Amino acid sequence: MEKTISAEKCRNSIKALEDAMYVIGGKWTLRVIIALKDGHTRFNDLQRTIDGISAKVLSGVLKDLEQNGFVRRKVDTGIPVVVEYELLSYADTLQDVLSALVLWGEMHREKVIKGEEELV
Amino acid sequence: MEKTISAEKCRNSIKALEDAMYVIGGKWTLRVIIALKDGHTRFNDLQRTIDGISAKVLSGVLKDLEQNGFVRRKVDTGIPVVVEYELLSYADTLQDVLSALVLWGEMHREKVIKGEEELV
DNA sequence: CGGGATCCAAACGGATACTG
DNA sequence: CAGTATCCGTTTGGATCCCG
Repeated sequence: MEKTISAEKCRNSIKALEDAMYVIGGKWTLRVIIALKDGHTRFNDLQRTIDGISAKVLSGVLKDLEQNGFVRRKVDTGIPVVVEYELLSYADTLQDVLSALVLWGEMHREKVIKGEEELV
Repeated sequence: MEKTISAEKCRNSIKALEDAMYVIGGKWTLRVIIALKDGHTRFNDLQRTIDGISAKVLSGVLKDLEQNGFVRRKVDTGIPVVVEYELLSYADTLQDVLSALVLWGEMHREKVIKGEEELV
């Protein structure tokens, strides 16, 4: 019986993991969030900031982010029209994920560098 | 000057983040690691365990994991030949990333469910 | 059992042009 | 500026067969 419960917990964790990866695991998703966090709110500004992203892809990512509650698309219908992407507070919930990933990435890089040195 | 340093730190964080996502951000990577953690060591066992993965993809993921130091491919050349994938201790370094992702995934799911209820 | 080789359809994504 | 539409090469990945 214990085993069943534990196995179900495991399955739930996997499901949660998949959910998380589905939402934020895209190639550009976190990059866009960080750029928004960094204060870049306009479409072309974002594209200039995020090296290598195309307009089509950026457009898609922003739509996903909007749908997932990370971002609000704010349109100021003046002249000229100004569109801004505003990062919502829900994005803050990613803080732990982000820092864990950054920390691990830094650690992994050091390991890779050391591994390369040993090959010399 | 302060600004330059901070901007560089930010760029480094982004690079670390990209490194991390490059290594573990694949659609199946973490799933395979978890299955290995769960004690599944054989190729076909892994494929049966990880729902939806094809042999080709699993093969590719395992090679990547091996190259990144997560896994060791152990071949017992007896009769019959037995191939086992052994999870190395380096995989433990992912613990924080994993739990952060699981936690966030669970939280996000609850939010999504609540959001749907409001639409009723 | 543990894969590699091949074929093929679908998805991805870049470049360019175009629109309001 | 903020995108969308179209075209089109590249990549991905499933299905299947095959081999040691």
